[in-house]
Amino acid sequence: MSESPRERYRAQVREEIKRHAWEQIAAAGVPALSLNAIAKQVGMSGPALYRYFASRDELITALIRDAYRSLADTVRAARDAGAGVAGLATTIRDWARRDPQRYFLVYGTPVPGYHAPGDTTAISSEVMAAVLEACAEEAGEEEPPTPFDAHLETHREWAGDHPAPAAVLHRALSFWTRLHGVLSLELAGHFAGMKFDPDLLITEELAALRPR
Amino acid sequence: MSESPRERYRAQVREEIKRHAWEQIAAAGVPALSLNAIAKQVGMSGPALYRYFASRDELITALIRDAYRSLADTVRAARDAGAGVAGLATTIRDWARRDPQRYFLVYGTPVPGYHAPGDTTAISSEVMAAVLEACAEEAGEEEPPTPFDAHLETHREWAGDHPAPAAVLHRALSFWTRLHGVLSLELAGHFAGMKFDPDLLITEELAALRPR
DNA sequence: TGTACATCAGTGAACGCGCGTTCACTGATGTAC
DNA sequence: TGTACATCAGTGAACGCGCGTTCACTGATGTAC
Repeated sequence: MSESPRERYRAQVREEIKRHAWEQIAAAGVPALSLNAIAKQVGMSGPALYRYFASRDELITALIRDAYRSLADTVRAARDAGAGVAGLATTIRDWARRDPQRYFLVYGTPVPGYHAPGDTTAISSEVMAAVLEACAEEAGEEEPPTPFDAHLETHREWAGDHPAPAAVLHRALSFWTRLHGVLSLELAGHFAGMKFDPDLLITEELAALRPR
Repeated sequence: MSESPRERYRAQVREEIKRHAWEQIAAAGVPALSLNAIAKQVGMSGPALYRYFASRDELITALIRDAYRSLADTVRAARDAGAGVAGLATTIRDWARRDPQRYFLVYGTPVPGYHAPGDTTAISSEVMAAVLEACAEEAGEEEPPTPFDAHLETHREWAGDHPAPAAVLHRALSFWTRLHGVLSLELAGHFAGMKFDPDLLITEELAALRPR
């Protein structure tokens, strides 16, 4: 169970490889990620990388998994520190702005035919769980359920065993899609010439989430 | 001014090249787009493509421009046919679902360092103009402006000379970001295991747009 | 503690590949007198 | 209408390149007796 020096070293080098991989992705996107270029940066020969990752695809898969993990941990930490809906939004936005390409690796253009590693959906639902908690906490007075609320009542497996009423699930979904809507357009530069402050827009998008 | 047979032929071949390029993008994404592979499909040798596009980048640029143009024309047509906010949403969603990779070429992960051709922002604002019209049309009773409304009052250049009050600009932005939020997550497959109907979610996201 | 052996990180050369792109050339199509 | 010339689409060979990946090998690190 205790890890040997060799194992520790291996883990360190793997981390270093991934660090440089992220730098390369940040600079030119995933398509430009090259094993040989990374090897050069790490200071070793191309083939040496194969001691640590069986292929380019396996490296990318590891990066994707790390991105999901990082997002989930960040959100969990914020939640544990008492963040509500608005706080989670800020947390996620900051996480995304810290490394836009990492955000896009999770939520950006999918490669047709490529299937993300299976456990990413599990990690995704950790994020969703935190959002659900925050949404449940900030519930207001009861309201007649909308048609979509009714629809969700029969499609709530994705919420796990969270006992919130469908209206709360609805708010969690809206949180996710509204935040992603603003954030991804912002990060992709589509607001470039527009000058307004996206943060204010997000604030009101999420304020309008509360039951009226 | 009248086009010669040669010009007509050139235009036809250009279109055929782009058609096959789109097929390739739909199949494996932009990174996998290869000039030689396209040439083979079109039925000519690789170098022959250079009669029609100066480089791979120029071809991609043309595709991006066409995607923007197609979206703008589609939205304009729907608008002229009397579509309101909900109708425009359906139109855009249908357009996107017809060819998800084309949607992502416009609104997906940006390539760091790459700058889209300048006129795309102009075409983008054609889309925005149609959305603005629909939002203005469906305005309800007056309401006290929110902080973001006030902020927009001083950042409304992107709306061109459209005379709508800031609250309408706000609704147009929300339309755009909410629709994109749901649509891009849907197309990227992030709702995969969730089973609910995204169409219903969009409907309510946009219904909540109306002044309350 | 010292020696013998196994493990494994890293190297350098080499592989085949497909890429974008250039070039000199052929042959068909259009233009001018 | 027919001939002479210019335009231009398309070909085939070739370029250099960097890619991912395999292989046989060296040398250092750890393990067992």
